[in-house]
Amino acid sequence: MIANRGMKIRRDVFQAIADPTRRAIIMLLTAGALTPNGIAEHFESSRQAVSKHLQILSECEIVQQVQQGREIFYHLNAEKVKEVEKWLEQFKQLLAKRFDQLDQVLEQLKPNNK
Amino acid sequence: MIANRGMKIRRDVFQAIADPTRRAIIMLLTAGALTPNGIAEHFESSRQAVSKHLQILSECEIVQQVQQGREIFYHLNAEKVKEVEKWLEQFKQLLAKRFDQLDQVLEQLKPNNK
DNA sequence: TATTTGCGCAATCAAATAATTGCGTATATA
DNA sequence: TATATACGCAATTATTTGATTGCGCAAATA
Repeated sequence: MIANRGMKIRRDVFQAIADPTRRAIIMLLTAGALTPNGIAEHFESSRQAVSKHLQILSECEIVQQVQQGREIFYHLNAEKVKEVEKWLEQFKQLLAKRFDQLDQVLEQLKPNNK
Repeated sequence: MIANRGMKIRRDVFQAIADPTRRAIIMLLTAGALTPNGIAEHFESSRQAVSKHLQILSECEIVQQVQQGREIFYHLNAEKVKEVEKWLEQFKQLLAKRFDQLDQVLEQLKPNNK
């Protein structure tokens, strides 16, 4: 493989939920849109720290900003989380396939199949 | 919040699946255990790069090593992925609660409720 | 109008990531 | 026994991440 030192910016749902604070923010926003200060009040994080996370969540398109006067409300885009669901489904399907094969082997090992 | 510069090591499922190569490795291992070289053959990654990912996956307890002569087979620990499933369930539940409330509001807005 | 409040943006920083190269060691093969 | 193979470990490097401080602007309030 051609050398690819360092990382590439990855802005997807998986990156979004990799951080526990971001997961908590996502959970919080299921109850309704909030401002950065409103979110920060719920955690032991500074407003700036929360803002940084919100920026990443925005880039991952999990939240959307809606300006309201001097306040900015962050709304959840629940659709994006479905991508994780999709991956999980794929995973479980592959796993089931493996156990199907295992079942076949076990079937052949049955005493009455000797 | 007390200053917490830099990051903390986070070794959980969410960190494990944050990287696309690691997600691919997890998928690959659903078909059965493989050695680092065996895994690397499936990707355009070097053996060392794969090994680094396997180390992280081991620390996240998503894979388990089984030495077999000079080869080390990496087995999938599918149970750990259930933590993602659990989080998703929680998320969907919270979301449903929100839509329940929305439904109540819509119900009250119905013309016949005037 | 003056002041407070809400928030983004930039600079800065320590720690972590992703990947590389090189080395050492143990197991298998010629 | 000599050699090749499989792999982990350490050092190195570029880049990202998570968080902080400080600044400035626009909107609300006194």
